[in-house]
Amino acid sequence: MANDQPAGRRRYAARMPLDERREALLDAALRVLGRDGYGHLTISAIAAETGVTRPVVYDAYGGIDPLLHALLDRTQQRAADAALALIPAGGVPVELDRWLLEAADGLLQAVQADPETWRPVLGLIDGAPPLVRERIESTLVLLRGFVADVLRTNLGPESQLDVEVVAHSLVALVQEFARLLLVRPDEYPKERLLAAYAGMLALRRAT
Amino acid sequence: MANDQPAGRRRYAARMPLDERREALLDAALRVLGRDGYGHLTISAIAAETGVTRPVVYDAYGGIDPLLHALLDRTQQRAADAALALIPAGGVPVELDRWLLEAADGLLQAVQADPETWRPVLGLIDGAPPLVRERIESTLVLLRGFVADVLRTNLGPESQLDVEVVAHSLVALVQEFARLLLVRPDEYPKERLLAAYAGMLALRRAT
DNA sequence: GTGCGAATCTACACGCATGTAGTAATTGAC
DNA sequence: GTCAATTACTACATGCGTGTAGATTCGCAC
Repeated sequence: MANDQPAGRRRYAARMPLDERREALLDAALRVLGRDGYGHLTISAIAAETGVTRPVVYDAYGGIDPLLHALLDRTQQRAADAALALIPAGGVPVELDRWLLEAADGLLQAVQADPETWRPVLGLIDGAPPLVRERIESTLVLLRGFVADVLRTNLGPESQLDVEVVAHSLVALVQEFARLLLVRPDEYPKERLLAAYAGMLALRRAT
Repeated sequence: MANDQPAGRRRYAARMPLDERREALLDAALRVLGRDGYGHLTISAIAAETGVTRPVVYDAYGGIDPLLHALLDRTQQRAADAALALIPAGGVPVELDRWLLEAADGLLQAVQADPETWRPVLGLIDGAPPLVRERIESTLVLLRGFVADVLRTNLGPESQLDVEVVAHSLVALVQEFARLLLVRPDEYPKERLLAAYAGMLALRRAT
């Protein structure tokens, strides 16, 4: 209170070239998102979080939609990069059980390393609008496609397994693990999840 | 247009006792939800969908929050009833593989029979606010608990399986199947999903 | 058929977020 | 130091949803 100029003009925020300002706005938007969900992700809230007035946001992005689009681009890029890094190069054979474990491990590590990027992707942010859902789904489609490829090239041609459904299942499973890891890390640490996962895979041979 | 009284008073909607009106409002809300998502689930939209004016909604429920609460009560009850009907009575032993298949089959049938109830539960409606998320989660907690019980009483005491994580996994898996069934029924009919599921279970013995 | 209570409607005041037009301050170049 | 371009701010108009107070109509009981 003591710092306010009683009825004067607002103090100007530090100036930035447009590109930097855009990045700063996206960072602020991500913070708002994590704190309050999509329902409160408004131009006003982003401007306030950035420490700037609304016209700045309009000048930088033109509206909430282009801004969200840009935020999704950035997030999707980061998440997809991390996920696709775990997929072996096309056609290279791997030992399937071993790869399933390593890929899950790698993804859980990525999630732990950058939770703020992954929480939106895993559907842990309230109020996701259609645009967001579509983005996430498109990334998952890509991911499932790669998983299916790995399965096909490593299953032996006599396998009767429905590769597409199995790919859906594996991705859904790892997503659930990632959610558990982020939401209840004390009860479900990575090691526990991976051990259980290995146990389930091992059933294929035991019993 | 031809039916409008040029500048007259609005035609009164058919009157209803309070209880009926409440049910009608919930039905309308569910339709709005399925069509437009939570982001458009407003008092105005519900009133319009019902064919009455907003004060009627306020008289019946007092606001959007109590109304949503009531809608969730109804939906949760229906979904939980259907799901818990598939759980064998406590302590009764079952043949595990057989039960896993039958329970999945039963749940997918329930989903197909009443998709409008299940779409919100499966997270297929855009813009779900925290209240909704919490409700769904509490139902899932209950369900996972029962699944874990079944696993425990039928796994043989020498099993090293992490029952809680496996319960999480199974529920997540069936949820994914249900989503596929609702979103892309042509590509993923119930029979295909169940066959793939059986195939995955069968891996436990084959290979 | 006539009341009278219940159910519905109209009308107003408000809050909050959106966009935009015009103004003012900052900052780098000269 | 001065100027001009860039960046940020103020101020206004608007749309849409929320609540609520008070008037109006419906329809059952008698």
